[in-house]
Amino acid sequence: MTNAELTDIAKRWFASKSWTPFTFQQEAWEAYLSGYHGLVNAPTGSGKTYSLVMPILLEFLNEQAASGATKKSRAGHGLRAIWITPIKALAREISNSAQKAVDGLGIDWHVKLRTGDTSSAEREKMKKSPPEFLITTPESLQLMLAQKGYAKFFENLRAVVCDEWHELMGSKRGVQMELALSRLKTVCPQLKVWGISATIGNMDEALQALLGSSHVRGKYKVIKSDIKKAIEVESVLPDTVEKLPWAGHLGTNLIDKVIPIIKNSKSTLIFTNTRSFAEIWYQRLLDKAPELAGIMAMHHGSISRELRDWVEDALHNEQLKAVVCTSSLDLGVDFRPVETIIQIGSPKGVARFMQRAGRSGHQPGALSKIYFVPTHSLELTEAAALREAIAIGLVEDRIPYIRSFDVLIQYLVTLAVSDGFRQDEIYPEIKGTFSYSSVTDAEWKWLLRFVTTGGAALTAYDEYRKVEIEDGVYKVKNRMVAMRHRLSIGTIVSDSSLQVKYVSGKYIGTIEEWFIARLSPGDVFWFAGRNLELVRIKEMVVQVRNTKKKAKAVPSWQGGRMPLSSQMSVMLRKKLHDVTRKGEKEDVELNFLQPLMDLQKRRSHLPTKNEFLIEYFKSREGYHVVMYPFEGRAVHEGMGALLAHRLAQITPITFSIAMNDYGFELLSDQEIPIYEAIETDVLSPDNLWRDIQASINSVEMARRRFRDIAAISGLVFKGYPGHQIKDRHLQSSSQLFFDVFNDYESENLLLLQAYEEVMDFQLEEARMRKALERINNQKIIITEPTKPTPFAFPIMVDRMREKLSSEKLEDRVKRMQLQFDD
DNA sequence: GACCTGCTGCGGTTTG
Repeated sequence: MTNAELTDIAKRWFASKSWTPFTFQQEAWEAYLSGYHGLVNAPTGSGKTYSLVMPILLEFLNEQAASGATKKSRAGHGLRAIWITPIKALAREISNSAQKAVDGLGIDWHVKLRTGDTSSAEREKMKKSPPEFLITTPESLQLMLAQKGYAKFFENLRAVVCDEWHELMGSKRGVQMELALSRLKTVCPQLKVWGISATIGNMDEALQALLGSSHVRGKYKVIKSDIKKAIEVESVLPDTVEKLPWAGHLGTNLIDKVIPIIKNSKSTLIFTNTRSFAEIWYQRLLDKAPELAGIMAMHHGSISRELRDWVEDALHNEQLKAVVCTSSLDLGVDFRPVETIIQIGSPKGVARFMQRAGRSGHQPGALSKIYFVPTHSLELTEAAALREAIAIGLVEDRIPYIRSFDVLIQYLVTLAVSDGFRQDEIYPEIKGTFSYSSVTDAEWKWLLRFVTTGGAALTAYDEYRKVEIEDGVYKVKNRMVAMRHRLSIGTIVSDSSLQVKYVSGKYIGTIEEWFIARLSPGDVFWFAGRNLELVRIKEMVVQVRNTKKKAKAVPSWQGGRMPLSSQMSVMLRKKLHDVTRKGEKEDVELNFLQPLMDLQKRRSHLPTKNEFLIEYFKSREGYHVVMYPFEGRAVHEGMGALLAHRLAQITPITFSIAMNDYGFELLSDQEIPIYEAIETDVLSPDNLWRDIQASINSVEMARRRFRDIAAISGLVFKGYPGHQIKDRHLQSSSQLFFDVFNDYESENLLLLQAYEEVMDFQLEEARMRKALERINNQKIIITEPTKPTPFAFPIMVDRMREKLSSEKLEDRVKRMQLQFDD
């Protein structure tokens, strides 16, 4: 059978199901069947699964036909294809699609799932007779590499597909995949590697990371789907601009405008940026619109899986009219689309916003509509920025992790746990990955020494001699070491938290210790949309009961910061430039904000794209310098520290530093020599690395970062399932290692990695450098406003928020706002 | 009573 004939079969099959394959699917089939590796670029809901499931099955049909095989007895073909998904729920869904395709084409294959939920009996069965089609996660794949005789298990493998590759590649889970693939490519030379990815800014890099340097030798193709998605962005506006606060993040003062949107729609998802806000919004919506009780639900990552599943099912069955949620609902799972999407506050990134918008109008070609609810005035410019970014197709890059030695160490021990490895065989495989292509011979030797002896600092301790060398084979012989290692596979290090359960034992979700520590038995808090009374805390379990009493607290969780993406920064600056142009603007938001912008202009200045604004003023609090790079919090954090450091070189002076996504403020009780500083190039990118190191407490930041590195590399053991080691304990033992390395083995690669990660991810050094270069080419405008400006206000409020109790803050904000009328 | 910044994901006690 030729490829054309085969694709014909598939097309007929599609026709009988009354679906039409898209052009991109047919392209993918043909490329796959002609022996290419590649990447399919298609959005969720486009039937992207079939673009690769079909040719994998057809290839098998072709082979059967070529060998003259007739219908054989079931199975026994060995493992033929592995499908990797980042999420278990998605794995279930893929498994259904794959099963349908297998049945539809009448192919004699088993389709099986292998995740952490798979029973050990089932796993044993799979080891003995592998399914032909296996759907699994990166972690489970690594666990399979930790099995004895894995090479035999994988020997018939023809294809590995990495679904949602854009999700994986920007994390250490992606690196795990790169490593697994490097091994599988050797074990099965005829292996084809494919990825499926949503659109990202750096598609080429996505392909390189997936295929490694072997893509230079092999045949590869990028298949782009022809499906266009129309997205309409509508901002929810108050009646007048004065109704919007200048600062804040919650946005509930627009709740009366949000309720009609929910009521007029059959189904609505309301996305908030934090779990805490989801709780608050849910509560406020119920207060304002009690008729939503029973048809509205909430969904976030700290609510138990069981409750979340219920919500997802109810949404699917159209029993719910609205769900308040966090990103827990924007990941890959393709439930039935909803009619309306509402985004509360800035989504911080174009891709995230588009992903959420895409939850509505799911059919190809349908319009997706998303409402943007600003939480403070200036945030409205982000709506305009998002709209244009979508229009011109500007989406974020996903930066692949490189040189993550913690992941590599874990992988080497994994191989040593199963069949052992020869270093001269594995080294070239490692070098062939995107992530580790720059590893040097000396670094490789260090890694081998580390897994066998614990390295220079730990040589004296037997515990860290995990791997032994026997006839040139690196092997783990100690059963305890092997078991603990299998228990620790993975790169997600979660914070330990307390379980919240009813006294009866029913599990509701998790909460952080510091929050519950503020409460006493009898106190009432609001969680998972319920009023819960704290009964007692017993062995890491918070026992609660339902109550009618009013809650006095809403939990919050300490998650990652999400700075404004650089693509958003670019568009935001463009929109602010647009504001400076005369006449009616294209974006309603900008016209709406015009009075506020005029005020900013009167009190200070509105910078054009060629200008950089600095405000210098004195208040009761002291002397303020505020700068507006619009580069996101992370960059401003570093830039603020950098500037404080360089100013202190001119004159002895100390500052308190505050920042948000738009700018940062230095506050001092003495006059700040800002004019002199600008003269002396205080914003120069020269000596950036050196000055940053001198200005921030990089040791402390790296030490904190080291917690995850220590856990992933296996230096610290996270505990047995159900008996997690306490967070504080994990933190302190990893700090111990950090300090030992810092003092006695400064060339330790894990230690160096911690410092690198601080620069790359915490401070976004590369982005800061670019920003400084840009600023150096801009005209610097220093104004001395006599009253706080709309630009400065939110930064100042955020600073006070950290220091003052909320009551005092409110007074303060009122007093400041009084000064605004001029 | 108003005020709240800080997301998501997986894995797991057993072996010749």
